[in-house]
Order: sequence, then structure tokens, then C-alpha cells
Amino acid sequence: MPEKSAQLKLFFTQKLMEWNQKFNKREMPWKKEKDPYKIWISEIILQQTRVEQGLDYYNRFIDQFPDVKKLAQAKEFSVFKLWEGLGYYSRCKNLISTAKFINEELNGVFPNAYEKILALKGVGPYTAAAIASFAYNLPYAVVDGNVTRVLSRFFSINIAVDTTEGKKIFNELAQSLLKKDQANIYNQAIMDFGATICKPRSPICTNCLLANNCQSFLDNTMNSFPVKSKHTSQKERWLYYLVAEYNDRFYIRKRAQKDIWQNLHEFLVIEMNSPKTTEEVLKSKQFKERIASGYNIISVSKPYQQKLTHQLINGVFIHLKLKDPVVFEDFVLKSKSQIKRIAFPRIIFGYVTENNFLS
DNA sequence: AACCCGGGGGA
DNA sequence: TCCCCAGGGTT
Repeated sequence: MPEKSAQLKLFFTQKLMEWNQKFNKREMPWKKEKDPYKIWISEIILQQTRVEQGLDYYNRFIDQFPDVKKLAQAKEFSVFKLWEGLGYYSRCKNLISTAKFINEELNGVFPNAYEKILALKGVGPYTAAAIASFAYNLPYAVVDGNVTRVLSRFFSINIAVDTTEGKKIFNELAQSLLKKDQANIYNQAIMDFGATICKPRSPICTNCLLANNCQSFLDNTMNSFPVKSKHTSQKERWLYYLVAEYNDRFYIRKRAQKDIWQNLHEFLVIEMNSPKTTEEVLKSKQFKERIASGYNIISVSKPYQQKLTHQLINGVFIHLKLKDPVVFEDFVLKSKSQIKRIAFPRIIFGYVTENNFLS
């Protein structure tokens, strides 16, 4: 990357701060928040998650767990229930782990040094810089999707942002642009600017204070930035859920395998490598391994589908009443009132909700 | 360095 | 449909 002129960098920082002071109307509950606990919660929720999507989760989370001690002492399944539907569930796992660590090892006091914050589980460079600057006004520049987009456009940097080299370049550039005595305001400003003006698509360049020195605007190449190296490939999967009922209870387990939806729950399930009819599922070896005794078919659901970034999940739910209990791996019988309290993936939640299972 | 991990909304 | 979102962890 050619060295950016000091003058251009100064222009960037000054105009960004000016835009923030004069025109930034974005409001969010964690803005101006100084409690590191609440900032931490908001930042974890917002990892790879739109503000609008995370907002209700944040409010419910703070309402139910207003401080780190409350979170540390909560039942794990109830925290996951609050996270249900938000995705990236390892965030929730790490959140619980870190809450316990702070409560038990740090006397409930949130660390106030960047390196200590960075060392927390689930906290990487972005989140550590966000907490350090927002809670303590420490001079660490945040680098998130907004920042790489804004900087790659303004300086016309065509290094892929998702490579080791790209991360180094953008981290160093972001740090050099930071208004160090107002790190909290600057960091909030650049993300708000990216989210509302320098948007991924249809950036509002005609009304941008920085446009007259924005290299990609001058070249009319805004839509070519940021450059990314990865392209996503999607894999299709076919899941046949056996909603196996015995004495008004259902066989459920917590997912623990190396796969999506770890720590969420599921019914007995048979995965096929291609679409199958109900008859084929019932005749399959996998089915007979699980259900050896008699059963009645209560219903077969419509096909459900869930789109993930890298997977397309097809699901069919076959509701069975068993004549005898079965023993299979770590599945256990759970009542409807128990099922209400535990977290499921969206596709199962959708089926359970639409079919009034819990009423 | 490559890969994995959710779900949803905008264009 | 495709892209991307206040990224981080594991292999």
C-alpha cells in the first residue's frame, strides 16, 4: 500500500468528527453507556449482527441480567433461551464462561486494560478496542466491517480485507487515523458513518462531507470496495426429525457434536444425503436403529427450510407416538413445560410454534 | 491460512 | 438471489 499523506489522514479524521458532531443522529441504548458490563454485552450481541436485529436481544439481556454477577449465577440453559434465534451460539457459551471468570476470579470487576480485555473468551481485537475506548476512553481504534469499508473506499485500498496482510494494513491505518484523545467519540463516529452514509450498497456520496477527497468516489469505484478474497459455497442438507413422543414427553438432546447449533436442542434426527420420502425414512437403517419397537405416525409436517450463510437446511418433522420407551445415545424424555424453557434452532422452533406443541 | 459458526434484511 | 452485518475461535 502506498503511504497515505499525513494531510489526507488529517482531513479524514477532522471531517469524520465534524460529520459526527453536526449530522450524526444515530441513537442506540448502549451509546454513551459507561458500564463496561453493558458495553461488553452489546458488543458480543452485535458481532456479525445488525443493530436492528440485536436491539431487542440486548434489552431483554440487560433486563434479565443487569450485572455480571446475575449472569454468572444464571442457569446456562436460561441464558441460551435468551440467545435463541440470534445465531453464532458460541458467543453465548463464551459470554457465560467470561461472566463466571470475572465474577469468580476478578471479584466481579471488569478488567480495564486492553490486554486484559482482549484475553477474555469471545473478545477479539474489535471487541477489545470497543470496550477499551467506550468504557475507558483508551486510544484503541475499532476495525469492523464498517471501518474496513469506509477506509478501503476513502483511500482506495484494494488489498483483501479478510487476509492476514489486509487485517494488518487496515488495523495500522485505522490506528493512525484515530483521534486519540477522543477515542470513544471517534470510534462511535466511524461506525455510525459507515452504517448510515458509507453503506455497503448505495452509499450516500452526494451528501458526504468526505466525498471531495474520497478516492473511490473520485474514481467512481465505490462499489468495488472493500475487496474480499473468500467466496461462500453453500452446502445442502436434509434432516428428518423424529418427534418421538412417549407418555406426553418427547426425546430431546442438547447438540454437542462439531456442527452447527452447538448447545441448542433437537429431537431425534436422521440426516440423509439426498431428499427422501417418509416411507424411505421409516424403512432406513438409521430409523430402525433408533426406533426398534412399535409406533403410530401422528403426522408428517410440511417441508421446512432454513437458510444459513453456508448451508441450506431442509427439515421434515415426523411425529410418532411410541408404544415403548427407546434408549438412544444422549436423548432424554422432556415434558412440554421443560421444552418451553430450552433453546432450539430456528427451524425446530418454527415447527414447534406452528404446530402448537406446547399448548 | 483456511475453515467454521446463524440468522435476517436490503437492494 | 446475493451480499453483508459493531467477529472470533479452531484446525
